[in-house]
Amino acid sequence: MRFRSFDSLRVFDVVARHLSFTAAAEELCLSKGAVSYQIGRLEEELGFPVFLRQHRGIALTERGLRLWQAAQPSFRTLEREIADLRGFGGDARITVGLSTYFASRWLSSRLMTFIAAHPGVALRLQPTIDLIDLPEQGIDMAVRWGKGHWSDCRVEPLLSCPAFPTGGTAIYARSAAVGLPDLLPELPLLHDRDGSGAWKDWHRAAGLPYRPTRDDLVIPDPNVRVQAVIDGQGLALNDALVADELAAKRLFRLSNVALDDYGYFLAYAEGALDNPALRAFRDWLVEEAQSAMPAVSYERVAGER
Amino acid sequence: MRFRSFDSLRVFDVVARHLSFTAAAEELCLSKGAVSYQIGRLEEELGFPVFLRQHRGIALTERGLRLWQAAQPSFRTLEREIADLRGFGGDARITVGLSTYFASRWLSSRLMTFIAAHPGVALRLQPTIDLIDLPEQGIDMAVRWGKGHWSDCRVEPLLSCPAFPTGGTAIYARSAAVGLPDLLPELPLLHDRDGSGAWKDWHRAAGLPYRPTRDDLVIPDPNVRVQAVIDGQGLALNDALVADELAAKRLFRLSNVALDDYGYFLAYAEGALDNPALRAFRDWLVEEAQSAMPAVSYERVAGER
DNA sequence: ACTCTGTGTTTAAAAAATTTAGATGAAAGA
DNA sequence: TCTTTCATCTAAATTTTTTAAACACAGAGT
Repeated sequence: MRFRSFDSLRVFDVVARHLSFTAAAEELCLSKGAVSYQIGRLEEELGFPVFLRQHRGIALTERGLRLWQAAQPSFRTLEREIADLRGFGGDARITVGLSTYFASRWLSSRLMTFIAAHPGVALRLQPTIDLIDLPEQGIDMAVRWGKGHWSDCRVEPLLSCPAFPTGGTAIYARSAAVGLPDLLPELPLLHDRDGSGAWKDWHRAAGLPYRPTRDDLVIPDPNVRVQAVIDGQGLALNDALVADELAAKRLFRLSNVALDDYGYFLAYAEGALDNPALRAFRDWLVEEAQSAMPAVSYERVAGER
Repeated sequence: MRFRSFDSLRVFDVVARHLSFTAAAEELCLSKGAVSYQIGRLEEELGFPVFLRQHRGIALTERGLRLWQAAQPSFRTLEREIADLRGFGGDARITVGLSTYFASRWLSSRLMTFIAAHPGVALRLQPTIDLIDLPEQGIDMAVRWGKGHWSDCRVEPLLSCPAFPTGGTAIYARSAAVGLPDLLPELPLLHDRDGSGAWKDWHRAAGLPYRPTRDDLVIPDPNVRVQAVIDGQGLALNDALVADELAAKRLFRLSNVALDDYGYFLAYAEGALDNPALRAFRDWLVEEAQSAMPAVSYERVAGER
């Protein structure tokens, strides 16, 4: 018998992407019962199961994975071509400026969802170090880190990410022994940019005196900064996006005091959301950020009141 | 609105391949009304027509063609992978021996239909000069030219293709002036193989004496033979598959007398059709041959009774 | 001229499929 | 233990798809 259920296969593509019937149902504007039915139909027609039903969610079977690896690019191609033939593509090219740090640690793992759900949108991610000037370079929207106090454009909060001091192994050991307040004055602080008030803010929050003239370093690229901390070059303020390094004990949180008003913000020109593609991307970003707060270790740091 | 009708798109793929609603309906086991409905639905959802309705049949629009160029390989990939995952592929690898002549002039233009309709079958065409010995080389089925009188295996007629003498421009001119019977004895005859009785058969049919000892040539490869005739090296018996050369006036039919019992035959071992993939290919070949007799010029040759 | 044949289309009814809302059950987390 | 979160099931409603037959049209054949 020839295979016929390509509509079911399309549903499968979406479900496999989310690994969730519920999420797929939402994307497809269907009830989850309908999605379940379609997958059942597909499995019946294929003659083998594509998902393992685990009591919490689902997983692809081996054949399910192979099927998806074939289906995914096919549907992508088709949807792209159809969007093109339908005559979209005009204002459907958007460029988003962000740091490679944010892109690789937060965005990239989620991005597939957007791309697959918006086949007509050509998305360009522009890695940028200095995200403050944006109208140049044709950037439609930028993801900036900070407190959200910029006035050159519209700003809206994306992801609240409290920032806290982090250090490498050696500094962590000394901090545990001596206590951070006593250690702080003699260590170099790594700053995100010239004139950044982040460390000053943190000292105020921690009730410690801040002496601006010291042996500090400005390292604008967050990835480089994290590496510098790991290498023991000094202390830097980091956020939940370094969860991997924290878990791997390459990086250590040095204080429970965090700057709660720091995080990632969207910045774009006033009328930019009139572009439906950009609006779709922004809506998607906001939703992803709300539903998927990164798990950050809130383990108490010992030796603090 | 996202595109949803992938089942319709599959129907479109089949219709575009056949360029016929009726033929597609047959392949899909649907009524032609249903096919018409699906295409209508597809066009409505796409927002543009994919076919031009010509009063005799249909043609792809420009966008329809682009859509098909995207859809064709996608569906091919998917169907192939699904056939594989379902666990076919065991006896679904078949090898067919044939001449490059037959392959390029008759088979290749039709082959897409078979391949697309049988995604689980891996078909290998083995070009062969000498099609008489077949069990070697793992050939499952061969297409042979001749009168069908072979006894080493099962033979069944595929395509009746009367053979008639053909010549190049120079010989045609002399034949038109002098008459073929008077010209024949002094021209080299090109044979398909040693001991072939074809030219002898033809002389008998034309009521002319056949003298076997003459300045003849054996050129087994039909493509080479045709070229040799065009180059004026002699006369050869050819069939409807040279219609292009006849139409282009590079080759000329020299007599109305034709060998009606010559043609193409299928040869295969006794139980070979137990292989369902081979049976499917044979059934398809026979059907193609019946429905699509090549148009051959039956224009009378002047100067014959 | 005329009919015949082969196209795709239309129509109305029938059949099949899909969808939904809500209930169900099972497991994880609080 | 209670609640939440999933997927699945159920039964009914709805929508889509299919069919068969009638059409309309044009080219081919006579």
